[in-house]
Amino acid sequence: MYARQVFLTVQNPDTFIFSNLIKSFSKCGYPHDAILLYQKMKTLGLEQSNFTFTSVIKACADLSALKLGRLVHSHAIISGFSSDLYVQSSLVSFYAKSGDLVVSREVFDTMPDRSIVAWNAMISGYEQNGFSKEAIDVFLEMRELGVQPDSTTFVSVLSACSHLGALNLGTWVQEYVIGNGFDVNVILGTSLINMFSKCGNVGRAREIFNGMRELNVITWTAMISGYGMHGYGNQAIELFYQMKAQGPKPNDVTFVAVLSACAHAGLVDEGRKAFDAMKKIYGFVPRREHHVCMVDLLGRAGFLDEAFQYIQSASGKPAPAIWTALLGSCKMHKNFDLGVKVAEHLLAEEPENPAHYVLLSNIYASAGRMDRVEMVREIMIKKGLKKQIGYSSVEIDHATYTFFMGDKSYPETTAIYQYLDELMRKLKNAGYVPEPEPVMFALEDEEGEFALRYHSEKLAIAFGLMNSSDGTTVRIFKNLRMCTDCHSAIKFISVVTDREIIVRDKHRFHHFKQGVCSCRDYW
DNA sequence: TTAGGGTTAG
Repeated sequence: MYARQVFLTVQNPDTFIFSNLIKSFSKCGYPHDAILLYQKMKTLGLEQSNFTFTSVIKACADLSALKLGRLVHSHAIISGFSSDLYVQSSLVSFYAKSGDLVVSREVFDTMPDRSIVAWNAMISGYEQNGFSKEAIDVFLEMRELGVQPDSTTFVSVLSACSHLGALNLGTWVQEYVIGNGFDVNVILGTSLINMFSKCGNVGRAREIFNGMRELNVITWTAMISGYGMHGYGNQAIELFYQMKAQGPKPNDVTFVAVLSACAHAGLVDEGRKAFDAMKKIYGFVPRREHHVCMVDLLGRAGFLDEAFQYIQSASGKPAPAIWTALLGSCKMHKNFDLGVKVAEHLLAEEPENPAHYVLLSNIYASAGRMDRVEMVREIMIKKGLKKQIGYSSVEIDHATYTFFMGDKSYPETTAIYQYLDELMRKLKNAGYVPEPEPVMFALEDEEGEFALRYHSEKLAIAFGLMNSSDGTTVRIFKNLRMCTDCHSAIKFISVVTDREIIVRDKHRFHHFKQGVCSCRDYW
């Protein structure tokens, strides 16, 4: 690095030069060098400035070096810079990036003056640690205090909307951005694309994509990924070809998006082609994500043996995620023998993951081996493992309503259940037959249907239908995957109510319209 | 000279 060489020639470097160099290292992705230089500065007995601290704290943030950062924080206090606006902002960001949100918030709360950067650091801090709701709460607090957001604020807020499926807030952000004459730069534009895709409106995402004056590899990848998660494999591939012809060079993440799009749409040949091109033409070494996609691509399409061979031929020990992908395919194709074999690998690797037991149990049940179902259940009880609790949510106006299975916590409970019972009657008249998913805890038939009827997504849909006008689309967000019965029931619901219903489950979107799902039952 | 932002599998 040029700066380093220049530095070495300088006699008696002072605080200004040190700070500048630390900043350069920190900015250019050499956090270790920045920290070494800071330590050198201390041994030389040079004074630090607020410029020194912001840069070195940023370097600690980049490394998530919590202990070291705490030490630097204490130096800043001793040197009297702990109430400096810039230093405090960098500390808010540092603690959040190192996973200590409590201290991050403490620093934020004690700031007498908060710049927009400090607000943004707090919002993105929550968001990047998975606290999307809290991120939005801080944003709302900021609005209440009359602080003007900038484009960085919106990027984090949009990211939170994507995670929560909060389409209404996301749409408000877009309107605000346009209405207030914000420049939609490439980062903000990409965030909008991502938000609309992940909130179920991929068409709107494409409109933004088309309207952007600058598109980089991340923008293209976000759009391809958007098509993929909606099951629009052909559009994803088409865009990928367009990217190759006139866009930036794809990166390895682009290939994850392409392969996943192919897997979800059953485009096996296209997927194989892309995977070969990735290795041979673009020179990327496949990572775990690519392997998972390939196993998923082959497995979903029914090439289970080939998928198994693929895993065995790959170098090194396969990651649990790769076995999980194959196990999912075994369940989908009801391949009992292979499923058990795969589950053995998986349970040896991750004996405490309840999802694996549930999947294995379902495979046993679909093969009619209820004795084995019982055995798996006993293991789970012995190990104290519990199924992850499923929930579904629906946005009505600007509020989000979340439902659990058999949820009776709402004041409208009686009406919701009456509406749902009536709906189920109509469904049955239209030809719907409940198909109990082989569930973990063997239930009697009637009980089984009872439980199915009140799955969280059905409650959320009922509530959504009751509280929206005819002809509008109902959007549901579910934290787990749908069961086959709900999938079938929602197809019928789209017919008898003449509504479009969009469900985002753990992995992808399902668009139900006139009795058909966009996934073509390939999921 | 300082602090804050976008894409990825199951």
